Amino acid sequence: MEKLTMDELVNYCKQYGFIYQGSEIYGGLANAWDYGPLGSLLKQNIKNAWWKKFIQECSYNYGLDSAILMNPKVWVASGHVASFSDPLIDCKHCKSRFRADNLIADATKGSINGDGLSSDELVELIKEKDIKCPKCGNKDWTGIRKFNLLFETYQGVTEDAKNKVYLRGETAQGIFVNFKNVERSMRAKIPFGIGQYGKSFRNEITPGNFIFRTREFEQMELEFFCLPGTDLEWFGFWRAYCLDFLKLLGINKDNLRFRDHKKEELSFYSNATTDIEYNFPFGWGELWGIADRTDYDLGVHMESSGEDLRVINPETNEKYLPYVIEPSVGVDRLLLTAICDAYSKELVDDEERVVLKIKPYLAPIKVTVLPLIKKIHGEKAYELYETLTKYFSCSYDDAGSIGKRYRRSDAVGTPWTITVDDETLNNNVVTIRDRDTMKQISLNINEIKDYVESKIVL
RNA sequence: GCAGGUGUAGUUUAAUGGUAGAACUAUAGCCUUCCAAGCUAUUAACGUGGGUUCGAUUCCCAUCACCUGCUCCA
Repeated sequence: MEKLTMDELVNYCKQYGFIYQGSEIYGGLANAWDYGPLGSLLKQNIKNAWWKKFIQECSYNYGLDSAILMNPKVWVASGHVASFSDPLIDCKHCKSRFRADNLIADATKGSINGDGLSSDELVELIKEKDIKCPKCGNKDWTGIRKFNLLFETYQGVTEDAKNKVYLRGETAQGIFVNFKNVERSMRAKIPFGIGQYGKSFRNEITPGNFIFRTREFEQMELEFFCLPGTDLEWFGFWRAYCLDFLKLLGINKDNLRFRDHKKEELSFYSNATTDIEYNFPFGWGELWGIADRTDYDLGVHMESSGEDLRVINPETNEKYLPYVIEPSVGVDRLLLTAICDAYSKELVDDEERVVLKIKPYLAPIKVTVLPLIKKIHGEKAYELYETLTKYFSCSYDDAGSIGKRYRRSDAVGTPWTITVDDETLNNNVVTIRDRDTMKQISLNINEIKDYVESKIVL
């Protein structure tokens, strides 16, 4: 099969009810996408899979669901308000845009680090060092514009600065501020983790690539707290755990790779960072970031809030601040990955068959029930459909030829189609067909539930 | 945000300064006993707002959205 293009993917997602453009009837809103009936099911399945593997089945970890709106001091302390904005500068001549701090670092071959300087200082430095545009060689710069990546809103009815709050830029901060709560209430002992999924918001300068980068997105983040010194060990553990999880979801390992950040690329507080990347139609892109953040986050919140966030080491009776390992993945990106990886086309008798070969656990619809002949088997089939919906998501389809209904079911990744025929009316036996192999077997009507349920366990 | 490109039914597309034709899909019915069969009927489009014009889907302007780069990141 030739490589899937983004256009084809977007079209597929729309056609089959996975993803629509946001506010479409009003001409859309930049980079807003809505999940349709099948997309929302798939998304929910992905979140459930994560929760199952990272919280439910992992005795170290606890779940959380923290608020999107937080005390603004949280974001000041975390550094998001100050540095979560990029100082951008444009060349007036060739219209290229650069990050001012990177521009200085490049021009001075790294001898001057622009980090932490104010806009004025950066402009001054660019003038002083006589820095030219790397593209066209001119020195005709605009001023620096900062784009704060945090969305702002106001709590209360008046729009004044006192009531300004931010929509969270990541879910992680909700975990850090609840670290002590969870430790106490769950009697949690280091090492332990706290995970949650939920919406985050960032005013990205350049979103794009469908749902790969959007301004409103959903993350699944785990903050795993451990004894300093054991952090690199745990980092390796979670690095492998995340990859195993992706394989469990059926993602082809040839489309996955690790990208370890080099020393100079690391944040000043990080001991190690790895990205798991996926080979999207538009190229390799980051899917999962796994970072050793040391005690940076708890440290800044301890200092800023004045609350003692340290824990006691039972062996030495000394207080210390745990280190944290953060595996953080975007739900939307994982969904995009799952669809890209499962989407396939094959020829059956010279006819193209679109099949979403997705793991049954993730499949939006588990079973489609079909009457072989609507008039004869329709009633019995609908009855069966209604019974099965009590256990898993099903659909019922009686429109068109049987082959057409198989194809429709294949295209949305439904693993099994169940056909009700005369055998069912007479002997309670149905034909169950497998999406991938197109093979059929006969099954007693009472065995369907167990058959399907045994195969949709993750 | 900047530069370039694109915009006609759900999708793919045709034609045109006098408001649009098709294919696939979809819906309803007939037929049909297991892999997109056939027949009948039906729904459905010029992204939005201005301007020029007697008249604009077509020409002009603006805007919105998408795509490709710059950049960034979960």
